[in-house]
Amino acid sequence: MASAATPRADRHAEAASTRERILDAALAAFSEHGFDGATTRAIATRAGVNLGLIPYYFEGKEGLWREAVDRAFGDLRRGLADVLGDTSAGNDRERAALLIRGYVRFVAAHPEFVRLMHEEGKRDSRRMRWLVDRHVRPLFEATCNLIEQGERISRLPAGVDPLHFYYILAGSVGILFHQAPECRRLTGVDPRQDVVVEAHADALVHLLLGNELEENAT
Amino acid sequence: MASAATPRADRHAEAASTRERILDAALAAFSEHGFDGATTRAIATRAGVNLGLIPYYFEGKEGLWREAVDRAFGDLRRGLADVLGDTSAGNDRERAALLIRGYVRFVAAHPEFVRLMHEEGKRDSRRMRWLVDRHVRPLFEATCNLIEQGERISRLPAGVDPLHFYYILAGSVGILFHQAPECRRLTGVDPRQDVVVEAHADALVHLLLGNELEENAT
DNA sequence: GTCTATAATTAGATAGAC
DNA sequence: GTCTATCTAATTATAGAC
Repeated sequence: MASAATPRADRHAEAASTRERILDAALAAFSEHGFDGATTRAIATRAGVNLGLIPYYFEGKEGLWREAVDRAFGDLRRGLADVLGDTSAGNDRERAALLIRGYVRFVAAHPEFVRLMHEEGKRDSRRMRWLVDRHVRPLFEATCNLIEQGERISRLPAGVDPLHFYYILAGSVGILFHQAPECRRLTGVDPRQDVVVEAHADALVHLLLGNELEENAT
Repeated sequence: MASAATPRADRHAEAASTRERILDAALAAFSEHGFDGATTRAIATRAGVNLGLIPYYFEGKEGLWREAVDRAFGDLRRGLADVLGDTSAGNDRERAALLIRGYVRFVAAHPEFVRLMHEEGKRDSRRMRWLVDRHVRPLFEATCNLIEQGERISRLPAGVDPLHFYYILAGSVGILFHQAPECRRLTGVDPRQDVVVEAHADALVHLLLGNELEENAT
């Protein structure tokens, strides 16, 4: 935007804000339309900046995509930080329930996260390998640790490969919000409403952890 | 392909097979790359036919997409016909378990089905509305009927909006196979192997229906 | 650092020969 | 019915002015 008339040295601040606005627009566009469906023109327009600034700042479309993904995972870490750091909860089951609820609320507030993941995970590609190696594997391993710790309290029989639990959790939480526009047309209900989000979290906690009374029923 | 030299009237058969080959290639391409990512050139090449035959037979790319989706839902109906028609199973729980297993096996064998659905359901578009109105709503309503019938036997508390169960089922079954390439890189395991498919079905039946001993525990 | 203007590529669609 | 050749539009990337 304004550059020639600025006093001298909040050029840095302006450039940073330009960069951020491009990243915001890119994250929205990539998650909604996929990598191929999102155009750099639409991203530049949405960010209110010139098309040429995208290769200038990000070394092309794919570099922009990588930084947008980094940002999405940063959002996830920030969004789960408080619920992960909270050790005040009573027993194991309550902590697990808190974690599930926290993830449901995060995805409801950030459907773009799960849309990015599902867009890339469905085919083998350079982007998929980068995404798995850089972001998904650490997330998967952390989740597996939690699953093994929680095996006594979850309703999943012990000894089952944690990948099943991981994908059941990812899918059953994510798809409702991934498919929010479909759900709206299908049912008339916007799944991102608070009441729906909480009902989904309730249903999942019930299914995955059982109710309080039957703890360790399996 | 051969056309001038053919005797006279298996032109119909040839044309039908050309049409079918294009549809096969289109279903694979659309599900793997999405509508924007799939190119008509790639589809024509994969089908071994000329590019011009796509607008000729299908009135353009979007018409081709619609017929490919029709075919995918035809596959679903055929794939579930036997398990839906089977009334020989003993009790309600066993029939529900059979249905869940049948759907898991279908998606494992036809990941393109769930990829098409997830590609379009994530944003509002003409294609999404067509898909929901023509195919998803009937499927949703049939599923809701089964859910209400099965409410006594499922582990979901009664009175919860069936949309939660529908999306939990769709997501927890679908994502493992939707993300098969990711899963392979992440875990080294191909989720489409028989043992993995059956383990996933086992885990889901256990979580959604409970084990036999605690039937109606809720 | 941001813009305008444009190059180079690729997309889907079509005209016309056979 | 199927092919070759081509058209128009839209894509990403870049050169160069300011």
